[in-house]
This record gives sequence, C-alpha cells and structure tokens, in this order.
Amino acid sequence: MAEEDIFEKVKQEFTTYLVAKGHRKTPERYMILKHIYTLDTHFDIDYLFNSINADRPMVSRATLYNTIELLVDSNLVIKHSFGSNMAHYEKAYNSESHLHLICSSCGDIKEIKDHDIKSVIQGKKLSKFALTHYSLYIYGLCTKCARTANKKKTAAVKK
Amino acid sequence: MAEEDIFEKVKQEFTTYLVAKGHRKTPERYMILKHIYTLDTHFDIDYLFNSINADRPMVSRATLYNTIELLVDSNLVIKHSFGSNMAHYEKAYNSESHLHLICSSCGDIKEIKDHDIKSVIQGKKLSKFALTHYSLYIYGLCTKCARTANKKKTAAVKK
DNA sequence: TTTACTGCAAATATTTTGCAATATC
DNA sequence: GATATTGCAAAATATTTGCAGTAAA
Repeated sequence: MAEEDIFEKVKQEFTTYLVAKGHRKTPERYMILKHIYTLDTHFDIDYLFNSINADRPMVSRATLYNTIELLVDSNLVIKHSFGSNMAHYEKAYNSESHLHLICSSCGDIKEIKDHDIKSVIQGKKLSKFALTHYSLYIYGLCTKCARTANKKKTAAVKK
Repeated sequence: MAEEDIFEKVKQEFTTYLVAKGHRKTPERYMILKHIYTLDTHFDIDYLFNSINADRPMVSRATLYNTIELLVDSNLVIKHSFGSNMAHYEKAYNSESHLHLICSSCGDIKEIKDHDIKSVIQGKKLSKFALTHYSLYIYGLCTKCARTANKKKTAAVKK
C-alpha cells in the first residue's frame, strides 16, 4: 500500500475512534498522527517534539502527551518501555512484524523482522484475555559491546 | 531444587560477580538479594522498599537502586518496564519460563507459563548479538475490563 | 588506612495537572 | 454558546547524584 493510502486509512480509523469516544477532531491531533506515520522507526516524546517543532512552534508537550495517549488507546501507535525511564513509541499500522534486540550495555535498539512469534502466540490459550498486540524484547550485548567487554576482561586478567 | 539451595547458588554467583567487578560484599547487598528471592512475583522498588523495611529500617532507597542495578547487571534479576513509568523487577534464576499478559485498561499483569517461545527465539539468527534473556509482553484487555468496556459501549449507544 | 558504600536530602528527568485562552461542536 | 482542548508553567513521580559518615578490604 502506498504511504498516502496508509495514512488515509489510519486517519479514518482515528476519526472513527474520536467520534466514538466523543473527542474533538482538532488539527493538532491529525498533524501529530501524520507526522508519526512519516517516521520509520521508534521514537520518544522529546524527539517527536523537536522534529515537529523544528521550523516553528506547532504543538506543546502537553498536547503531545495527550494525543499520543489517544493514539495508543486507539491502537494506531504502540508504546514501548525499553528500560530507560523514557517511553518510546512507534506507528502500529502496516508496520512489519518485528522484534527488538536491546543492548544492555549501550542501550542501542535494533529491529529485526519476525514472522514466527505471531503464530506461536496465536496458538496459545490466553483464557479470555483479548489480545491487541505484543512486544518481544531480546536483551543481550550487541556486537560492538560484546567486543569491548571481551577486551576489558582480557585487560583485567592481565593486570 | 530446594529454595535454600537456589539461594546458595545465587549468592555464590553474586559473590563471583562482585569480586570480578571489584565491588564490596556488603551485608545490605546480600540481604536485598535474599529478600528478592523470597518473592514469587514481580515487584517495583517501592514495594521492595516497604517490604524490606516493614518492621524496622534496613536499607535506604538509594541503596536499593544501587544494588538492583548490580543484580540486573549480573543477570540475577530481570528488569521490566511494563508501560507505567515505574520499573518492575523479578528474580531471574530458576524462575519458570513465562510471559506477561498486560491489561491496557487497568494495568493488571498476569504471568502465564510458556515453553514455546524460547525455542523459537533460539532458532533465530540474531547475527552476533549475545542474548542474555528476553521478555514477551502481550497487551490487551483482561476479562474484567473487557466486560466493563462492553457495558460502557452498550450504555453509550443507548444514550 | 584507604576508599567504596550507605543514607539522607537535594537535584534531575519524565510525565501529569491546573488554569486561562481558544476553537470545536 | 457551551465546553473540550491547547499551551504554558507548576506539580508530581521515579530515579539519580552529591556529600559526610561508616565500614569493607
């Protein structure tokens, strides 16, 4: 699907959600949604704030927090908490199924494609829990940090 | 394995870690480790602080934060960030493989056993990423909240 | 004896909230 | 016109940090 078509669909879903909940359709809300759907990876509020307001002031932090909560609630945006004490987000619709490799040392997050986990989860009996989405985080050391750690270990032994 | 044996093993591992890193073996650190291994579910720092200091002051919050970081770094404790802006933790050693069902509405977290995901992940090529552990979070509505949501929806329509 | 660790209180960082002005319905 | 939403600043919450006293090595 072309990017514009995706956004049209997402926009419609958001409208439906806003109407259903009795919320107002403000330009800020649509602008934020549109901006998020131009981003190709996960982001935090601070990044979103700066990239939206790069040229001139567009929205306040308070509105960002308010809006992103609506987007998460409407399942158009996924919220992650990767371990730093700052939430990360990413668009939910039409994003390829992927999991996150998180480096415990440098905090770097890498996304890798995955099509296996989904079927395993769907095969599970979750009692009557109504699943909306899932996140798989794999922790460990990235190539770079694993190298550094080995060097350090060697150095320590030598000393 | 009996609970005491588990703790002995964990204690030894912690000692090895502390010595390797040149950290001191303080009574507070061992007391916190022991206390954590008596807990059977995940917990946050505030809960840990209150349960340890229930009868009389034992450790400060600063020491808890300091110690738990060492425990996470030594892979004896797993850190979770479930979405609230407060970290949760759980013992890592000898805990049964499980995943977390998180209710997006009430925030309730339920653990369910799982032995399938592990093999799927192990079958994956993670380049040269050195895996230490993983966490699978499944989001949705718990039975209770799903019921409430339906009621609300019906009520709203009626109005 | 040296210096890492503890505990307290102050500082920081992220998110939430109160309130007046504004814009949607 | 009524009131939900915005933007700003202040408040709240979780975590980190500086520092003096204490204790491990």
